[in-house]
Amino acid sequence: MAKAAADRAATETKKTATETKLLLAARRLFCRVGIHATGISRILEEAGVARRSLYMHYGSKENLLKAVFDTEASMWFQWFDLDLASREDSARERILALFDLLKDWFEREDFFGCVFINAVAEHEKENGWVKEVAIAHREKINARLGAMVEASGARDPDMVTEKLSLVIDGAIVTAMVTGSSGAAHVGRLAAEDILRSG
Amino acid sequence: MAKAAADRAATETKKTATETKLLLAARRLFCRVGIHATGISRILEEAGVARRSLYMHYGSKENLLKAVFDTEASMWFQWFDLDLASREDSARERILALFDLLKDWFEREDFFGCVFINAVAEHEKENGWVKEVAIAHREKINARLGAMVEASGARDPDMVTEKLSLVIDGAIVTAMVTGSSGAAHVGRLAAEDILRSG
DNA sequence: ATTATTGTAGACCAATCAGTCTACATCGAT
DNA sequence: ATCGATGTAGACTGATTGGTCTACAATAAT
Repeated sequence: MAKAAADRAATETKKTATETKLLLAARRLFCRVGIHATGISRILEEAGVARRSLYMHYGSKENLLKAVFDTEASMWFQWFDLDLASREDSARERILALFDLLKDWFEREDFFGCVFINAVAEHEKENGWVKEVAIAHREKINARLGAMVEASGARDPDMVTEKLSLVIDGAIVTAMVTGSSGAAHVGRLAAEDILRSG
Repeated sequence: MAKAAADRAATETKKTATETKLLLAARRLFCRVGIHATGISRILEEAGVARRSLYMHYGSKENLLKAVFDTEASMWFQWFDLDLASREDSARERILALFDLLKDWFEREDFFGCVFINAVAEHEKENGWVKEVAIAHREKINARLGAMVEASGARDPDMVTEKLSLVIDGAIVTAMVTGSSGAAHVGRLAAEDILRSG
Protein backbone atom coordinates (compact mmCIF):
# COMPACT_ATOMS: atom_id res chain seq x y z
CA MET A 1 0.00 0.00 0.00
CA ALA A 2 1.17 3.47 -0.85
CA LYS A 3 2.22 5.78 1.90
CA ALA A 4 -0.79 7.27 3.66
CA ALA A 5 -1.68 10.86 2.88
CA ALA A 6 -1.02 11.86 6.47
CA ASP A 7 2.63 10.83 6.12
CA ARG A 8 3.00 12.19 2.64
CA ALA A 9 1.81 15.55 3.83
CA ALA A 10 4.52 15.70 6.46
CA THR A 11 7.40 14.31 4.39
CA GLU A 12 7.05 14.97 0.69
CA THR A 13 7.32 18.73 0.63
CA LYS A 14 10.86 20.03 0.76
CA LYS A 15 11.67 19.91 4.44
CA THR A 16 14.85 19.05 6.29
CA ALA A 17 14.95 15.82 8.28
CA THR A 18 14.95 17.84 11.48
CA GLU A 19 11.85 19.74 10.48
CA THR A 20 10.05 16.54 9.56
CA LYS A 21 10.92 14.92 12.89
CA LEU A 22 9.70 17.98 14.75
CA LEU A 23 6.46 18.21 12.80
CA LEU A 24 5.61 14.55 13.25
CA ALA A 25 6.33 14.58 16.98
CA ALA A 26 4.51 17.88 17.48
CA ARG A 27 1.42 16.82 15.58
CA ARG A 28 1.24 13.55 17.45
CA LEU A 29 1.68 15.13 20.87
CA PHE A 30 -0.53 18.15 20.20
CA CYS A 31 -3.36 15.82 19.20
CA ARG A 32 -2.83 13.04 21.71
CA VAL A 33 -1.93 15.03 24.82
CA GLY A 34 -3.14 18.51 23.97
CA ILE A 35 -1.26 21.61 22.91
CA HIS A 36 -1.00 23.39 26.24
CA ALA A 37 -0.32 20.13 28.03
CA THR A 38 2.59 19.35 25.73
CA GLY A 39 5.84 20.97 26.85
CA ILE A 40 8.56 21.90 24.41
CA SER A 41 10.92 19.48 26.14
CA ARG A 42 8.54 16.61 25.50
CA ILE A 43 8.43 17.38 21.79
CA LEU A 44 12.22 17.53 21.67
CA GLU A 45 12.52 14.19 23.43
CA GLU A 46 10.15 12.38 21.09
CA ALA A 47 11.55 14.06 18.00
CA GLY A 48 15.13 13.40 19.07
CA VAL A 49 16.06 16.97 18.26
CA ALA A 50 17.94 19.66 20.17
CA ARG A 51 16.12 22.58 21.71
CA ARG A 52 18.11 25.08 19.71
CA SER A 53 17.10 23.41 16.44
CA LEU A 54 13.42 23.87 17.19
CA TYR A 55 13.85 27.57 17.83
CA MET A 56 16.10 27.96 14.76
CA HIS A 57 13.44 26.47 12.49
CA TYR A 58 10.24 27.69 14.04
CA GLY A 59 11.11 30.43 16.53
CA SER A 60 8.27 29.65 18.92
CA LYS A 61 5.77 27.02 19.97
CA GLU A 62 3.06 29.06 18.28
CA ASN A 63 4.86 28.96 14.94
CA LEU A 64 5.39 25.24 15.32
CA LEU A 65 1.65 24.87 15.79
CA LYS A 66 1.06 26.88 12.63
CA ALA A 67 3.40 24.54 10.74
CA VAL A 68 1.45 21.57 12.08
CA PHE A 69 -1.73 23.22 10.82
CA ASP A 70 -0.13 23.43 7.38
CA THR A 71 0.79 19.74 7.28
CA GLU A 72 -2.70 18.68 8.31
CA ALA A 73 -4.18 20.98 5.67
CA SER A 74 -1.87 19.36 3.08
CA MET A 75 -3.26 15.98 4.03
CA TRP A 76 -6.79 17.11 3.26
CA PHE A 77 -5.82 18.68 -0.04
CA GLN A 78 -4.03 15.52 -1.09
CA TRP A 79 -7.21 13.64 -0.35
CA PHE A 80 -9.35 15.97 -2.43
CA ASP A 81 -6.95 16.91 -5.22
CA LEU A 82 -5.11 13.59 -5.65
CA ASP A 83 -6.79 10.60 -4.04
CA LEU A 84 -10.39 11.51 -4.79
CA ALA A 85 -9.81 13.49 -8.00
CA SER A 86 -7.99 10.57 -9.62
CA ARG A 87 -11.00 8.29 -9.22
CA GLU A 88 -13.16 7.62 -12.22
CA ASP A 89 -16.25 7.07 -10.12
CA SER A 90 -19.31 9.23 -10.12
CA ALA A 91 -19.35 12.38 -8.00
CA ARG A 92 -21.62 10.61 -5.56
CA GLU A 93 -19.16 7.75 -5.17
CA ARG A 94 -16.26 10.17 -4.74
CA ILE A 95 -18.10 11.90 -1.93
CA LEU A 96 -18.72 8.60 -0.20
CA ALA A 97 -15.12 7.53 -0.78
CA LEU A 98 -14.07 10.44 1.40
CA PHE A 99 -15.47 8.53 4.36
CA ASP A 100 -13.25 5.58 3.46
CA LEU A 101 -10.26 7.91 3.62
CA LEU A 102 -11.52 9.10 6.99
CA LYS A 103 -11.67 5.48 8.11
CA ASP A 104 -8.01 4.95 7.16
CA TRP A 105 -7.14 8.12 9.04
CA PHE A 106 -9.07 7.10 12.18
CA GLU A 107 -7.35 3.71 12.15
CA ARG A 108 -3.84 5.15 12.24
CA GLU A 109 -2.27 4.53 15.60
CA ASP A 110 -1.38 8.21 15.83
CA PHE A 111 -4.90 9.51 15.19
CA PHE A 112 -6.20 11.56 18.08
CA GLY A 113 -8.57 13.95 16.40
CA CYS A 114 -8.23 16.89 14.05
CA VAL A 115 -5.52 19.42 15.01
CA PHE A 116 -7.72 22.30 13.95
CA ILE A 117 -10.75 21.26 15.95
CA ASN A 118 -8.68 20.26 18.98
CA ALA A 119 -6.74 23.52 18.86
CA VAL A 120 -9.90 25.62 18.71
CA ALA A 121 -11.26 23.68 21.68
CA GLU A 122 -8.36 24.71 23.91
CA HIS A 123 -7.84 28.29 22.74
CA GLU A 124 -9.63 31.61 23.08
CA LYS A 125 -12.84 31.54 21.08
CA GLU A 126 -13.60 35.26 21.22
CA ASN A 127 -11.37 36.98 18.66
CA GLY A 128 -8.73 34.26 18.82
CA TRP A 129 -6.37 33.69 15.87
CA VAL A 130 -6.66 29.90 16.17
CA LYS A 131 -10.38 30.04 15.57
CA GLU A 132 -9.83 32.25 12.50
CA VAL A 133 -7.30 29.81 11.06
CA ALA A 134 -9.69 26.92 11.64
CA ILE A 135 -12.56 28.74 9.95
CA ALA A 136 -10.39 29.49 6.92
CA HIS A 137 -9.33 25.84 6.74
CA ARG A 138 -12.93 24.75 7.03
CA GLU A 139 -13.97 27.00 4.16
CA LYS A 140 -11.30 25.59 1.86
CA ILE A 141 -12.43 22.05 2.65
CA ASN A 142 -16.08 22.95 2.13
CA ALA A 143 -15.28 24.56 -1.23
CA ARG A 144 -13.79 21.31 -2.49
CA LEU A 145 -16.57 19.28 -0.96
CA GLY A 146 -19.10 21.66 -2.47
CA ALA A 147 -17.66 21.18 -5.95
CA MET A 148 -18.18 17.44 -5.68
CA VAL A 149 -21.71 17.92 -4.36
CA GLU A 150 -22.50 20.26 -7.23
CA ALA A 151 -21.15 17.68 -9.69
CA SER A 152 -23.40 15.09 -8.11
CA GLY A 153 -26.42 17.07 -9.24
CA ALA A 154 -27.93 17.83 -5.85
CA ARG A 155 -30.93 20.12 -5.87
CA ASP A 156 -29.64 22.35 -3.08
CA PRO A 157 -25.85 21.81 -3.23
CA ASP A 158 -24.98 24.40 -0.58
CA MET A 159 -27.25 22.85 2.01
CA VAL A 160 -26.13 19.33 1.14
CA THR A 161 -22.52 20.47 1.50
CA GLU A 162 -23.20 21.93 4.92
CA LYS A 163 -24.94 18.75 6.02
CA LEU A 164 -22.04 16.59 4.82
CA SER A 165 -19.56 18.92 6.48
CA LEU A 166 -21.49 18.48 9.71
CA VAL A 167 -21.35 14.71 9.38
CA ILE A 168 -17.61 14.79 8.66
CA ASP A 169 -16.92 16.85 11.78
CA GLY A 170 -19.21 14.62 13.79
CA ALA A 171 -17.33 11.54 12.61
CA ILE A 172 -13.95 13.09 13.47
CA VAL A 173 -15.05 14.10 16.95
CA THR A 174 -16.79 10.80 17.62
CA ALA A 175 -13.67 8.92 16.53
CA MET A 176 -11.54 11.13 18.77
CA VAL A 177 -13.73 10.68 21.85
CA THR A 178 -14.52 6.99 21.47
CA GLY A 179 -11.17 6.01 19.99
CA SER A 180 -12.97 3.86 17.45
CA SER A 181 -12.94 4.12 13.68
CA GLY A 182 -16.54 2.97 13.40
CA ALA A 183 -17.71 6.56 13.17
CA ALA A 184 -16.39 6.66 9.60
CA HIS A 185 -18.79 3.94 8.53
CA VAL A 186 -21.70 5.52 10.37
CA GLY A 187 -20.80 8.81 8.71
CA ARG A 188 -20.79 7.19 5.29
CA LEU A 189 -24.26 5.76 5.81
CA ALA A 190 -25.53 9.13 7.08
CA ALA A 191 -24.01 10.76 4.01
CA GLU A 192 -25.91 8.30 1.83
CA ASP A 193 -29.15 9.30 3.55
CA ILE A 194 -28.38 12.95 2.96
CA LEU A 195 -27.50 12.45 -0.69
CA ARG A 196 -30.61 10.34 -1.20
CA SER A 197 -32.83 13.03 0.27
CA GLY A 198 -31.06 16.06 -1.16
CA MET B 1 -39.63 32.58 28.89
CA ALA B 2 -38.58 30.07 31.50
CA LYS B 3 -35.02 29.94 32.64
CA ALA B 4 -32.85 28.08 30.13
CA ALA B 5 -31.80 24.54 30.98
CA ALA B 6 -28.15 25.56 31.08
CA ASP B 7 -28.84 27.95 33.93
CA ARG B 8 -31.25 25.67 35.68
CA ALA B 9 -28.61 22.96 35.71
CA ALA B 10 -26.14 25.22 37.47
CA THR B 11 -28.50 26.84 39.95
CA GLU B 12 -31.47 24.68 40.85
CA THR B 13 -29.74 21.83 42.60
CA LYS B 14 -28.85 22.52 46.20
CA LYS B 15 -25.64 24.51 45.91
CA THR B 16 -24.33 27.44 47.89
CA ALA B 17 -24.12 30.80 46.16
CA THR B 18 -20.34 30.52 46.18
CA GLU B 19 -20.41 27.14 44.46
CA THR B 20 -22.80 28.42 41.82
CA LYS B 21 -20.62 31.43 41.09
CA LEU B 22 -17.57 29.22 40.79
CA LEU B 23 -19.29 26.70 38.53
CA LEU B 24 -20.67 29.34 36.18
CA ALA B 25 -17.35 31.16 35.88
CA ALA B 26 -15.40 27.92 35.50
CA ARG B 27 -17.70 26.51 32.85
CA ARG B 28 -17.61 29.71 30.88
CA LEU B 29 -13.83 30.08 31.03
CA PHE B 30 -13.05 26.40 30.50
CA CYS B 31 -15.14 26.47 27.33
CA ARG B 32 -14.24 29.89 26.02
CA VAL B 33 -10.53 30.02 26.83
CA GLY B 34 -9.66 26.39 27.39
CA ILE B 35 -9.05 24.46 30.57
CA HIS B 36 -5.26 24.52 30.67
CA ALA B 37 -5.22 28.12 29.48
CA THR B 38 -7.51 29.19 32.32
CA GLY B 39 -5.65 29.96 35.53
CA ILE B 40 -7.28 29.54 38.92
CA SER B 41 -6.84 33.27 39.57
CA ARG B 42 -8.85 34.10 36.47
CA ILE B 43 -11.73 31.93 37.64
CA LEU B 44 -11.63 33.57 41.07
CA GLU B 45 -11.67 37.05 39.53
CA GLU B 46 -14.65 36.36 37.29
CA ALA B 47 -16.54 34.48 39.99
CA GLY B 48 -15.80 37.15 42.61
CA VAL B 49 -14.77 34.48 45.07
CA ALA B 50 -11.76 34.06 47.33
CA ARG B 51 -9.05 31.57 46.54
CA ARG B 52 -9.57 29.75 49.79
CA SER B 53 -13.27 29.20 49.05
CA LEU B 54 -12.50 27.39 45.83
CA TYR B 55 -10.16 24.97 47.54
CA MET B 56 -12.60 24.53 50.43
CA HIS B 57 -15.39 23.47 48.11
CA TYR B 58 -13.56 21.61 45.38
CA GLY B 59 -10.04 20.91 46.62
CA SER B 60 -8.41 21.12 43.21
CA LYS B 61 -8.81 22.39 39.70
CA GLU B 62 -9.42 18.83 38.56
CA ASN B 63 -12.34 18.42 40.96
CA LEU B 64 -13.76 21.73 39.82
CA LEU B 65 -13.66 20.42 36.26
CA LYS B 66 -15.48 17.29 37.37
CA ALA B 67 -18.17 19.48 38.96
CA VAL B 68 -18.49 21.41 35.70
CA PHE B 69 -18.92 18.09 33.90
CA ASP B 70 -21.78 17.30 36.26
CA THR B 71 -23.59 20.58 35.61
CA GLU B 72 -23.34 20.16 31.84
CA ALA B 73 -24.59 16.59 32.15
CA SER B 74 -27.55 17.92 34.18
CA MET B 75 -28.38 20.27 31.35
CA TRP B 76 -28.65 17.39 28.90
CA PHE B 77 -30.75 15.29 31.25
CA GLN B 78 -33.14 18.18 31.80
CA TRP B 79 -33.50 18.44 28.05
CA PHE B 80 -34.28 14.77 27.66
CA ASP B 81 -36.18 14.06 30.85
CA LEU B 82 -38.08 17.33 31.24
CA ASP B 83 -38.18 19.52 28.13
CA LEU B 84 -38.53 16.78 25.53
CA ALA B 85 -40.37 14.22 27.67
CA SER B 86 -43.13 16.71 28.52
CA ARG B 87 -43.97 17.22 24.86
CA GLU B 88 -47.02 15.49 23.48
CA ASP B 89 -45.55 15.31 19.99
CA SER B 90 -44.63 12.15 18.18
CA ALA B 91 -41.26 10.55 18.87
CA ARG B 92 -40.03 11.84 15.55
CA GLU B 93 -40.98 15.40 16.45
CA ARG B 94 -39.34 15.05 19.86
CA ILE B 95 -36.11 13.96 18.23
CA LEU B 96 -36.19 16.94 15.89
CA ALA B 97 -37.07 19.27 18.77
CA LEU B 98 -33.72 18.36 20.31
CA PHE B 99 -32.10 20.39 17.55
CA ASP B 100 -34.21 23.38 18.53
CA LEU B 101 -32.84 23.05 22.06
CA LEU B 102 -29.36 22.90 20.57
CA LYS B 103 -30.12 26.10 18.69
CA ASP B 104 -31.07 27.87 21.92
CA TRP B 105 -27.86 26.58 23.49
CA PHE B 106 -25.69 27.73 20.59
CA GLU B 107 -27.25 31.17 20.73
CA ARG B 108 -26.38 31.75 24.37
CA GLU B 109 -23.64 34.36 24.63
CA ASP B 110 -21.65 31.99 26.84
CA PHE B 111 -21.74 29.03 24.45
CA PHE B 112 -18.25 27.99 23.39
CA GLY B 113 -18.70 24.30 22.70
CA CYS B 114 -19.35 21.22 24.80
CA VAL B 115 -17.19 20.93 27.95
CA PHE B 116 -16.82 17.20 27.47
CA ILE B 117 -15.68 17.37 23.86
CA ASN B 118 -13.43 20.37 24.50
CA ALA B 119 -11.90 18.71 27.55
CA VAL B 120 -11.14 15.50 25.67
CA ALA B 121 -9.51 17.56 22.93
CA GLU B 122 -6.99 19.04 25.32
CA HIS B 123 -6.27 16.02 27.51
CA GLU B 124 -4.44 12.71 27.18
CA LYS B 125 -6.35 10.44 24.85
CA GLU B 126 -4.48 7.23 25.66
CA ASN B 127 -5.83 5.92 28.98
CA GLY B 128 -6.89 9.36 30.17
CA TRP B 129 -9.66 9.73 32.74
CA VAL B 130 -11.22 12.68 30.90
CA LYS B 131 -11.81 10.55 27.83
CA GLU B 132 -13.43 7.85 29.99
CA VAL B 133 -15.76 10.40 31.60
CA ALA B 134 -16.72 11.73 28.18
CA ILE B 135 -17.44 8.25 26.84
CA ALA B 136 -19.66 7.49 29.82
CA HIS B 137 -21.53 10.77 29.32
CA ARG B 138 -21.92 10.02 25.65
CA GLU B 139 -23.40 6.61 26.37
CA LYS B 140 -25.99 8.06 28.74
CA ILE B 141 -27.03 10.59 26.11
CA ASN B 142 -27.21 7.94 23.42
CA ALA B 143 -29.35 5.71 25.62
CA ARG B 144 -31.97 8.45 25.94
CA LEU B 145 -31.70 9.32 22.29
CA GLY B 146 -31.97 5.65 21.41
CA ALA B 147 -35.19 5.31 23.39
CA MET B 148 -36.77 8.09 21.34
CA VAL B 149 -35.51 6.56 18.11
CA GLU B 150 -36.96 3.20 19.09
CA ALA B 151 -40.28 4.86 19.87
CA SER B 152 -40.23 6.46 16.43
CA GLY B 153 -40.38 3.00 14.87
CA ALA B 154 -37.10 3.05 13.01
CA ARG B 155 -36.14 -0.18 11.30
CA ASP B 156 -32.55 -0.16 12.61
CA PRO B 157 -32.82 2.00 15.75
CA ASP B 158 -29.23 1.46 16.88
CA MET B 159 -27.77 2.65 13.59
CA VAL B 160 -30.17 5.59 13.38
CA THR B 161 -29.18 6.56 16.91
CA GLU B 162 -25.49 6.46 16.03
CA LYS B 163 -26.12 8.57 12.94
CA LEU B 164 -28.08 11.14 14.93
CA SER B 165 -25.43 11.19 17.61
CA LEU B 166 -22.87 11.93 14.91
CA VAL B 167 -24.95 14.79 13.60
CA ILE B 168 -25.41 16.22 17.10
CA ASP B 169 -21.66 16.19 17.73
CA GLY B 170 -21.05 17.66 14.31
CA ALA B 171 -23.47 20.48 15.02
CA ILE B 172 -21.87 21.23 18.39
CA VAL B 173 -18.36 21.33 16.95
CA THR B 174 -19.41 23.35 13.92
CA ALA B 175 -21.15 25.86 16.16
CA MET B 176 -18.06 26.06 18.36
CA VAL B 177 -15.64 26.61 15.47
CA THR B 178 -17.76 28.96 13.38
CA GLY B 179 -19.40 30.72 16.31
CA SER B 180 -22.73 30.51 14.51
CA SER B 181 -25.91 28.80 15.62
CA GLY B 182 -26.84 27.86 12.05
CA ALA B 183 -25.39 24.41 12.53
CA ALA B 184 -28.41 23.52 14.64
CA HIS B 185 -30.75 24.08 11.71
CA VAL B 186 -28.48 22.18 9.33
CA GLY B 187 -28.34 19.38 11.86
CA ARG B 188 -32.11 19.27 12.10
CA LEU B 189 -32.46 18.94 8.35
CA ALA B 190 -29.80 16.23 8.26
CA ALA B 191 -31.65 14.42 11.03
CA GLU B 192 -34.82 14.57 8.96
CA ASP B 193 -32.95 12.94 6.05
CA ILE B 194 -31.68 10.21 8.37
CA LEU B 195 -35.12 9.56 9.87
CA ARG B 196 -36.68 9.51 6.41
CA SER B 197 -34.19 6.91 5.19
CA GLY B 198 -33.94 4.81 8.34
C1' DA C 1 42.32 23.30 4.80
C1' DT C 2 39.06 26.50 6.10
C1' DT C 3 34.71 28.39 6.86
C1' DA C 4 29.67 28.59 7.21
C1' DT C 5 25.84 26.05 8.26
C1' DT C 6 23.25 23.03 10.83
C1' DG C 7 23.16 20.21 14.27
C1' DT C 8 23.55 18.45 19.74
C1' DA C 9 23.76 19.11 24.86
C1' DG C 10 22.27 21.31 28.53
C1' DA C 11 22.67 25.33 31.80
C1' DC C 12 19.96 29.11 32.68
C1' DC C 13 16.10 32.81 33.25
C1' DA C 14 11.82 35.21 34.07
C1' DA C 15 7.10 34.26 34.24
C1' DT C 16 3.34 31.62 35.47
C1' DC C 17 0.98 27.93 37.53
C1' DA C 18 -1.74 25.12 41.15
C1' DG C 19 -2.03 24.87 45.67
C1' DT C 20 -1.05 26.25 50.86
C1' DC C 21 -1.21 29.28 54.65
C1' DT C 22 -2.12 33.22 57.86
C1' DA C 23 -5.11 36.91 59.31
C1' DC C 24 -9.38 38.84 59.51
C1' DA C 25 -14.71 39.67 58.50
C1' DT C 26 -19.54 38.24 58.43
C1' DC C 27 -23.46 36.07 60.11
C1' DG C 28 -26.93 32.68 61.59
C1' DA C 29 -27.92 29.40 65.33
C1' DT C 30 -27.66 28.57 69.84
C1' DA D 1 -23.24 37.43 73.54
C1' DT D 2 -20.80 33.78 71.56
C1' DC D 3 -19.17 30.39 68.63
C1' DG D 4 -18.53 27.79 64.47
C1' DA D 5 -18.87 27.80 59.79
C1' DT D 6 -18.14 30.17 55.73
C1' DG D 7 -16.52 33.87 53.57
C1' DT D 8 -12.55 37.56 51.79
C1' DA D 9 -7.72 39.23 50.97
C1' DG D 10 -3.50 38.24 49.57
C1' DA D 11 1.33 36.70 50.62
C1' DC D 12 3.94 32.72 49.70
C1' DT D 13 6.06 28.25 47.64
C1' DG D 14 7.85 24.72 44.66
C1' DA D 15 7.41 23.10 40.22
C1' DT D 16 7.05 23.87 35.43
C1' DT D 17 6.82 26.57 31.45
C1' DG D 18 8.55 28.85 26.94
C1' DG D 19 12.45 30.80 25.48
C1' DT D 20 17.63 32.35 25.48
C1' DC D 21 22.39 31.49 25.64
C1' DT D 22 27.05 29.31 25.64
C1' DA D 23 30.01 25.60 24.14
C1' DC D 24 30.98 22.25 21.02
C1' DA D 25 30.55 18.54 16.92
C1' DA D 26 29.74 17.20 12.14
C1' DT D 27 29.33 18.07 7.46
C1' DA D 28 29.64 20.13 2.90
C1' DA D 29 31.18 23.83 -0.28
C1' DT D 30 34.64 26.69 -1.38
